[in-house]
Amino acid sequence: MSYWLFKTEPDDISLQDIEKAGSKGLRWEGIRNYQARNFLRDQFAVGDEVLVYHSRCKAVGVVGTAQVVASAYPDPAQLDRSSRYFDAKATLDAPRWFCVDIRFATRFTQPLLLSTIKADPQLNDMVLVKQGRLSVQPVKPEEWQYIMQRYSKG
DNA sequence: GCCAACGTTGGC
DNA sequence: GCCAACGTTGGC
Repeated sequence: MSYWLFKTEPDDISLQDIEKAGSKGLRWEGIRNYQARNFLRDQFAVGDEVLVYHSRCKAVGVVGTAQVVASAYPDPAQLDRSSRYFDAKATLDAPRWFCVDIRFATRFTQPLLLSTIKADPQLNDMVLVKQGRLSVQPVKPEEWQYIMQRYSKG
């Protein structure tokens, strides 16, 4: 049982889109970074919990949580020529990229802003702060618990 | 939309 | 296998 953070641009996929997908969940596709891929492929398990973080928008920060409902499988988009996530170097036998399915769990009463995370000594050691460009990243259990307690209810 | 930071590619 | 050029991420 692990904790994670997913970045997403809400103009593309938002927490609301995850919520709309319902209990069957939403495929988290299009991850095209090796470090993120390795986390997905090697460490994700059904039941893991995910902070959903909105990037490149007005209110940058964590807006809610989701839960993993399917562990890693090859991302079908890598073989789909019509997809923006198509990868000519990937094959059915040797897939390069993996995805998981998640479903909506909770929405924070107000977003936990990046500026707040950076200003909070309990959180400013998060991977999010340390390593700028990583769209799938681990969250420490103590960070998760602190965020839920301190920030999820506004 | 700008641009700094950083991951990836490819020539050598 | 180095590293310059290139492309992308993501805060602002």
